[in-house]
Amino acid sequence: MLQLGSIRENPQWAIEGLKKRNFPDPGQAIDRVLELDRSRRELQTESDNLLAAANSKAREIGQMMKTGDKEAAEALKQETVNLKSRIRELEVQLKSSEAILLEELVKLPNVPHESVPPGKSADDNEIVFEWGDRPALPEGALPHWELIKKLDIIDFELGNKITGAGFPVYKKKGARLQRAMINFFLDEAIAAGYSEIQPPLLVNADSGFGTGQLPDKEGQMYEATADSLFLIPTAEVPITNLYRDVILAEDQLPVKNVGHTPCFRREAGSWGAHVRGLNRLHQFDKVEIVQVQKPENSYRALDEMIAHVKQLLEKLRLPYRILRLCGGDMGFTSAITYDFEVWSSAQERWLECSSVSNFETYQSNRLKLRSRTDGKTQLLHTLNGSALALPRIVAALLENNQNADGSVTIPGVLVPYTGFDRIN
RNA sequence: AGAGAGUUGGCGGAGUGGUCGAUCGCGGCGGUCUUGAAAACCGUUGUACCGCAAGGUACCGGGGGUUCGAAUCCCUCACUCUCUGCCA
Repeated sequence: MLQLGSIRENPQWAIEGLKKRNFPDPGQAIDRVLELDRSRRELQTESDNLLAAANSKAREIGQMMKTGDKEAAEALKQETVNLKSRIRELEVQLKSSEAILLEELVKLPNVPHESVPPGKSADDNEIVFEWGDRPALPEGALPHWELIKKLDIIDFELGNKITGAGFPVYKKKGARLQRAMINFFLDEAIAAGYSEIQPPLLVNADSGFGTGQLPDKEGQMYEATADSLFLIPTAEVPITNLYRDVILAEDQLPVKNVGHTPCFRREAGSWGAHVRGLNRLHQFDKVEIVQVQKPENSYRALDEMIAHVKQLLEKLRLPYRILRLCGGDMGFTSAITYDFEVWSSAQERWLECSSVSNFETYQSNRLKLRSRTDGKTQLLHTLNGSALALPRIVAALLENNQNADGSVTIPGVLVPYTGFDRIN
């Protein structure tokens, strides 16, 4: 969430930021937060003063009891009766005031970075980079959902049977390819200085709040209601929450973690031809990189993460482009997001396969993730990016690399991991 | 899952109703001493909020309660450990 102090110091900054996101009536929202903040502080001042008075009376009574002056003590006790009831009243008011303020604050999305273009939808995103030539496909080339059937490497029917739509079963060379890619991505990240994490796949509500999935977006996650836990929609949630309520020392920074996890997304209401095959699933595998950085270094880290993802796609020889998301298309918690899209040549469309974001202090403010410098604490910046999400890479790879005889060629970098150079 | 014991500051560990944000030890930081280092000695060392400041308030696993006053008593939840059971 946004820092109250920043809003107080520069309300215009917040209003302009929300405008860029097409947030409805930003001026009113900010005014409301500022007003709630002001009244909360008033309540606290009054409450603190009364508590101070009560504390000093209690101390006096303590003294009197010690010296045996029971009468004076009793008299003083009487004096505290009114004070106490007023304190209770204020306590209730203060708590509710804090709760309402938090509720409102949490409704505000992050303020976009100055380089984020304005815009309403995905149509307004900026294409900032493009790499690779779109392959010319052989006669009779197939979309990936036909290929996987023919090659018998991914089975949606079986997934339907044991779970439901969107839960494919990977088989034989399909399973092997998937595992190979995970290992390749992990090894690349480790070589780039990331430290491997295997986090839990279920998280509690506090974690959901910390990274911004909760409140309000619980509908996107599967929930294990009996235990009040959520299946992770991305490794970002557990890996970033590792640092919830943590004050890092200078020498622990920067934090660079990588983790492979399955991701679970309900994706309610998504239907139609564009979600066929591997295009959109309820469960998929992803390798995620996460960084925690000092504010002055976070944009350099963002560039480094982008370079890392670029390099992965280039090693796989997959044509891709990079988009800078516009204010209207960015995620709620992000200050800036670059999406990577891979070219799926049989479908003849771009498929999002990575999203790299800097959240600045938006998450760390919720997480209470800070560092200490010269005795002072400071909120850190959190960043993350997919490196990479598997299914759409698999889809593009199968389509782009299909041969006239119906086989699929495996890119050279993966062969040491797959143990085969062709699926047929 | 059943029975019992716990949860205190970075760590260890006191504290069972009165000035305790918390004795002490270790660790960290600063200093004295030393050519340098170690040892020794002295000092310092949690977080958040309110306040221009002085200062104040809150926090001893979470929440609630009793009391003029709670780390200390009561209720409740969570977690940890030990034993028994079950199990990859």
